[in-house]
Amino acid sequence: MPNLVSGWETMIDIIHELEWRGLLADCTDLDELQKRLSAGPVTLYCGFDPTADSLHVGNLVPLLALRRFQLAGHRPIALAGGATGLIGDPSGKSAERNLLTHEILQANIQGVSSQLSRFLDFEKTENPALLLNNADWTAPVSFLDFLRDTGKHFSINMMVQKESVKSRMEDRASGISYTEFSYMLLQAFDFQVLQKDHNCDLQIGGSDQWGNITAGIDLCRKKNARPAFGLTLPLITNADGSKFGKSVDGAVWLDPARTSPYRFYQFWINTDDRDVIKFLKFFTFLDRDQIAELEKLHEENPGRREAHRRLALEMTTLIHGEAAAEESIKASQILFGGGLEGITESIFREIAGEVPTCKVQKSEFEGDGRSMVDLLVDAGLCPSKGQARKDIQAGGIYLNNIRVTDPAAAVASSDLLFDKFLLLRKGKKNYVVVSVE
RNA sequence: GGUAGGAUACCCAAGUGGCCAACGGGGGGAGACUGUAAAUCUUCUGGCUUUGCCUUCGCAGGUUCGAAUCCUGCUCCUACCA
Repeated sequence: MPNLVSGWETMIDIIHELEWRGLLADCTDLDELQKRLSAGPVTLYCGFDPTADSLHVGNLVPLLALRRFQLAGHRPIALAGGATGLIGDPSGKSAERNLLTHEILQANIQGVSSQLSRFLDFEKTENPALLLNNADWTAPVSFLDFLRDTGKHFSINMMVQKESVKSRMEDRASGISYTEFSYMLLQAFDFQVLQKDHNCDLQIGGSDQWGNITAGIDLCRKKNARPAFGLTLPLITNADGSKFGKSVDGAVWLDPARTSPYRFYQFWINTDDRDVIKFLKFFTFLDRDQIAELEKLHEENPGRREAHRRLALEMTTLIHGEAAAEESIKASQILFGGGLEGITESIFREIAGEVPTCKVQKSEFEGDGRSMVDLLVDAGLCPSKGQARKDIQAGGIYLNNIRVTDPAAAVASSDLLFDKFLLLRKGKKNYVVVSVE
């Protein structure tokens, strides 16, 4: 069956690819979809509502799935929800949300769109990706036209049976507004428009999108008289039961201004042992052999954490680029106890951006220098001088990653790095950078 | 309203005239081991100008050379009785 389209011979079987990665949660008609995908390039889409000015790691699974489809020779459409974002998707939400203002939404669309565009190839000749905004075709439609042309095809009886609506209707306390109730129609409208205008026959999304996707398929059948497919990706769960995508500082964002590359790297390296192979399959583009090799290494010696390192490296490189990934690794080595030999000022400044900083006057270090105990209290590492002394005696205090043993020690200007920094550490991972002015 | 009991450090909880900055457990800090894991072990856990000093045992007074501990009053809690 080769030669339908040039380059088609090399197309990989995306369904089997997703299946072994564990990325196939559900599909409206797997056999038929498989046939369509094998017969030639299929156009597919996935929507991302701009609820914030950046996407987060939780958005990666569907986003990378679009990329996987493109690599397999299909045509992905990344859809920014300029219209749907105004309304708010009730799926998976237990309570009504506040509406975003038009200004915030506009800024969010900007941010999200630029991120979406980085993962797809828009220049490819055979199957270039598309970036669209559903406000473009939704905003011009009048309310009356929408009710007549689209609303008419929806039965309330069916809509209230959808899980996202049903759970909210049963909860008398939160309820659901007419606005959010209508969300499903807008998303269905998107699918129908995309099928009509862009031959888009497949929608993918998280498993919580099932109801919205099937609503769209129904609308496609009714208005376009053309079959459409839905495929959902699994919800990512952590083995320890916590919510995926959260670190101690909150959500892990793709925007480096919100989550630094270093923290992003740390997020992945801290993956639970039980999840690491699963995540390599979910998130990376490593092939079966490479992952099998990492799995073998992980089982032989989990302590070396080869799989974790590779996962963190792959993900940081994918999102932030090679240079940032390298710097994150170096910063990690230093912040986890490595010596400061050979450190450059630029790497130190990277580190300074990751840990609390405190400013001290240069004059403090003249003469006999500043007492270590006082400095620890000023830096906020120790709550009292007594505690600071105890910590030093317990061997828990480090200056520039060298253990301090004398509770009466003083810090002099000669200890300054680059003539203006000190790296203070208490215990394994409490760092403060002291910067001298 | 009556009777009985209680209020101790971040939490639980011993202590009932000097040996009490106050047992023990939890939580937390640090150390060892380790894999930036888990478990385990050690150690610290009121403050300071730290071989000592100061402030703490519901609040306010009092007795005493000396009080978390005894007395008086107050506040709050719990139980049983009305």
